[in-house]
Amino acid sequence: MEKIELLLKKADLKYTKQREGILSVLLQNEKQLRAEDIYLALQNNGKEYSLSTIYRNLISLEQAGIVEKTDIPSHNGQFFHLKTEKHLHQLICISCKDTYPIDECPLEPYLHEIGQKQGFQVLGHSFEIFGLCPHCQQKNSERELAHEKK
Amino acid sequence: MEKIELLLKKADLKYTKQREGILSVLLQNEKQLRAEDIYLALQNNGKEYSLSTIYRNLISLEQAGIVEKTDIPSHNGQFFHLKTEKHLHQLICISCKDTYPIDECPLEPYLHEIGQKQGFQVLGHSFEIFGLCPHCQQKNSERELAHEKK
DNA sequence: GTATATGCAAACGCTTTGCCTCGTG
DNA sequence: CACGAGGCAAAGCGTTTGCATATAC
Repeated sequence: MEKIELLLKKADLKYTKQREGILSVLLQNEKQLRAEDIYLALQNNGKEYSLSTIYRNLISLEQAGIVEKTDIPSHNGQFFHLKTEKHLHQLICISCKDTYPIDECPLEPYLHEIGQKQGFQVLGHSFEIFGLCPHCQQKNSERELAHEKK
Repeated sequence: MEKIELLLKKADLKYTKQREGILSVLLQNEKQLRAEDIYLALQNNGKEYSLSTIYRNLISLEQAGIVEKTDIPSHNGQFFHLKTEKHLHQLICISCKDTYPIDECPLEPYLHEIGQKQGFQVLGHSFEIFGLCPHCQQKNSERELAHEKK
């Protein structure tokens, strides 16, 4: 509750119900969200705010260092999450498109090493794993079973 | 010359002057190119093809495994380059779009581990490093010097 | 009271699509 | 000669912007 107030004060941003809503959605969600996901989540709570407001605030919050923006290759568009929790990477189910965060990055030591070796100034990286989540694995094997019975 | 013919035959795609042009631009360029870059390169050679043709062919070529598509964070849009067998991963310069192959994948052991831990059937992964190549680092520091002198 | 946020609609850039014609195999 | 490929223009999508109004401080 007051956490949001603090975040906004820290960022020198006025407290509005729209920002309160956006941040509370981000706080409740470990996943990467698109602007529209946030818009819909708020709508489901009876809060009808303009999409452009969502976008503008995500930009402000990003500039304030509160929110982080990611481009997820293979999905289009921008994804946002609170910067404090760092789910840098994820498992992505190619069937249901759900994402499962990975809380640590196995690459940190490697990035340094390869950068030095090639004289490259490393600024960022992307890393995703594709596959089937437990749920879709089960659905798949059920479907295969059904096929075999024919 | 005939390399292009072979690539298209392998992919079961008809030989057209448009495809010849697109592939020759990609062959001459180690860089990541946007569809429009290819369009302009061809135009500079007096070859005026429709942008939608470029897009459609890049999609076909990607599906045929000849071309690879990448999203470069902090730039919008899609970037394309020829896919070569051994360049699984790469360093990508966000300034000049040049790419530097990484010959080994540091993730293999990790993929197994994380898949097991989360009950996820791992089918693939993507991994790219973004930053500044040696050349662009130099250009940047020169520009900063010039600014300081003002 | 003043600066900042909001909503709306329109513009945006990049990409995709429909439809009809053209050219390769 | 059939079917895939091309061109053009229009639509699509996610995102941004201009402008007038409303709101926090």
